[in-house]
Amino acid sequence: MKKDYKRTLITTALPYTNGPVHIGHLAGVYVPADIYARYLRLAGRDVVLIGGSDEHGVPITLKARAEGVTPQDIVDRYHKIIKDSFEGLGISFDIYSRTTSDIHGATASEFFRRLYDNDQFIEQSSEQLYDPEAKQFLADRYVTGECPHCHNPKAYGDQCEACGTSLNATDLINPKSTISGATPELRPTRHWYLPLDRWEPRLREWILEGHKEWKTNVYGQCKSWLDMGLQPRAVSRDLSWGVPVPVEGAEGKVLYVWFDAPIGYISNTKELLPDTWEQWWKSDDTRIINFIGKDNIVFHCIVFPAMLMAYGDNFQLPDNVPANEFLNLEGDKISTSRNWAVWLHEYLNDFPGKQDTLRYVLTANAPETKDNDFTWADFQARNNNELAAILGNFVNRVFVLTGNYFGGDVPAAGALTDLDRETLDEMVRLKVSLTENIETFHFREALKDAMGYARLGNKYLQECEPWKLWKAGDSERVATVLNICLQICASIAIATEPFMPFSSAKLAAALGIKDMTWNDLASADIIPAGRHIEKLEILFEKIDDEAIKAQTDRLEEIKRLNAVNAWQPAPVKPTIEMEAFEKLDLRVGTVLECERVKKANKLLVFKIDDGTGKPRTIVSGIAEHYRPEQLVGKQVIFIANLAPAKIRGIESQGMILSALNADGSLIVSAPSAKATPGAQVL
RNA sequence: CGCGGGGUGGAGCAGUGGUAGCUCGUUGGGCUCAUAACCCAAAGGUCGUAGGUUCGAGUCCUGCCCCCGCAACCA
Repeated sequence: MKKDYKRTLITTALPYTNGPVHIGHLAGVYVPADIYARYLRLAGRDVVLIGGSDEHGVPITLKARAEGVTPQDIVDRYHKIIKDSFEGLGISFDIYSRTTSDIHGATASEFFRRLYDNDQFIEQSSEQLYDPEAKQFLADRYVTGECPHCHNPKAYGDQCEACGTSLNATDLINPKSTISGATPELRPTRHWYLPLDRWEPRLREWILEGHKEWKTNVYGQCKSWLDMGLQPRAVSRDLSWGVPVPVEGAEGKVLYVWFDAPIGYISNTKELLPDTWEQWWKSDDTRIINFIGKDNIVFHCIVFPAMLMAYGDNFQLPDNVPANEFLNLEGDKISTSRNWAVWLHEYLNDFPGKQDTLRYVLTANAPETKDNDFTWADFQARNNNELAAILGNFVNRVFVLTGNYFGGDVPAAGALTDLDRETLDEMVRLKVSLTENIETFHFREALKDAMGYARLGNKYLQECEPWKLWKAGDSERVATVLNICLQICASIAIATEPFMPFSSAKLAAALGIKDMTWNDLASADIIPAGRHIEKLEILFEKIDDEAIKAQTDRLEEIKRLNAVNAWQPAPVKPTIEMEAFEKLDLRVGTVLECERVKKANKLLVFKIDDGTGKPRTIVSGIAEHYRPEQLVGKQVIFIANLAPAKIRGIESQGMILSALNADGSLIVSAPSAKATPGAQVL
């Protein structure tokens, strides 16, 4: 583990270009990878951070079809949004490329061809469902039909969600393609499979024996897969969108995306470093780290390593795969299709200049050991109570004091007291802890250590009370205290750089620090006495309630829209005979009085003119949708011969008819023009 | 019984056998240089649940409940 590596190659899961990136992607992969890469650079180590878009696969072709554009149009659109927004957040990719690049096509193609030529694949023919209208083979997920077990008519080709049985698409009764609605037919097709089972002993030894230090979620999942026994996996698909299978007679077949995408790490490195890329992949003194989300564990720990083993040529396996769990948003899981997400490009637009706040919140609450929840209230609290109050405020105090007492010139430190020495020692302890935490991928703890410098500074300042010393005329002591405070500020600039590069840069510039290095962290002489420091703008503005409310309102609106979109008319009840209907007596009535029922939040009590001359009392559960005064004088349709019922002690003599809308709102029924009270509705 | 991860003070999280911690919030006090920020102190937990092992269990074992992920290409 403590092997002396010469260089570190960091990869980040390739985001799929059927939508923009959201906070879940960031918290799980890109922010931690960026923290790690920035730290290594500061520590003077050789490092590259590799990223890129994953642009092939069925979902993109479907989205293109739905919008009437080409798949290339789709990926061009999202690649740009994703690339720009990563840049906006300061994710320091050395390269952010894409799997539609020529160099990737050539690399993936060559990779496949070498495995093919070395007999690393098994070739198998099978019958698969084919959609004759869409002219493509269908993955199981894209077929629906009747479940052979429970006869749920909407079972998917892989599983029936009603009875939980897992299915094959060919088991379904009356199968339909979800793409075109056509009835699929069975057609023979031929594919190449990577026999993972061949690599099982080596994988077992490499992971289970060699990497016990991996995170428990990663190690556990790998162990589970290995213990279950590995199966060959198809590496090709019948599809037109992707890297063509480079074999004679394989027209209309492309590399399966999971085979295609990880090779993107290699091709992107090649694009970045055309001459030296091989030493980043094939040299023993290279260390490879894959940052991914928990859904990608088996691909990166089992499948991709098996591919690299099959390729040979001394390709290095990852040294660690620090997979994170998932981030939820306001209690619900993030979903691209349901638009339940905070999109990075929108965030950058809504909160200009606040990249570091998002980076901070996502790191402080990173789902390192279990799924966590992002809430806007927490976002605001962390910005206002931690970044602004503790970090920003400390730095500001020091700059103001230095300006007030020394005209902005860094004072020289005199003799040190015990407290000074303890404080300087504590800075070193923080550095040790911070370094250890970053190197073991405990970024949440590491961030706490970095913030520890600001906490330490506030405490030190409070205990020294230089404002009192100044009044007492002890300017020499004030000079020492402020010198130490300024050194703490310098350490803050260094310690926070991996986490909050924008603020760190502002602070470093104001302190006149040119080349920050991790080595300088916790030093007592980063800033020389006599240097004039510039005024510092406020590092972290408070975020007010309105900005937060705008975000939560937006989410509520999305929730409402989702409910509307998901709405389907209730199934029609079984047919009844005419005589059954004739038993029902529907009438028009005019609302004479209407008021709320006390101690009930849903009930209104009505007095209705039903033409008899004697008002009829009806209780109706619509108080959440109407205010009583809205209904007085209006006409409604009610059931006149319903058996009376006591509701909250009031006898209700009938029932007012209402329509229930998709969004849960309610509309009371009424005749389209004035009708005679008591008129029958037929 | 498919497999993996998780369920710890009001909120978010650490903690794998030996007096239950951290950040925020809350309450009380202090300070006034500062973005009404900062500092100190206190209150608050039968560690999902029921059993078991042990001198001793949040930590090990067994059953059950709940949440998330994987197999369904969604970090």
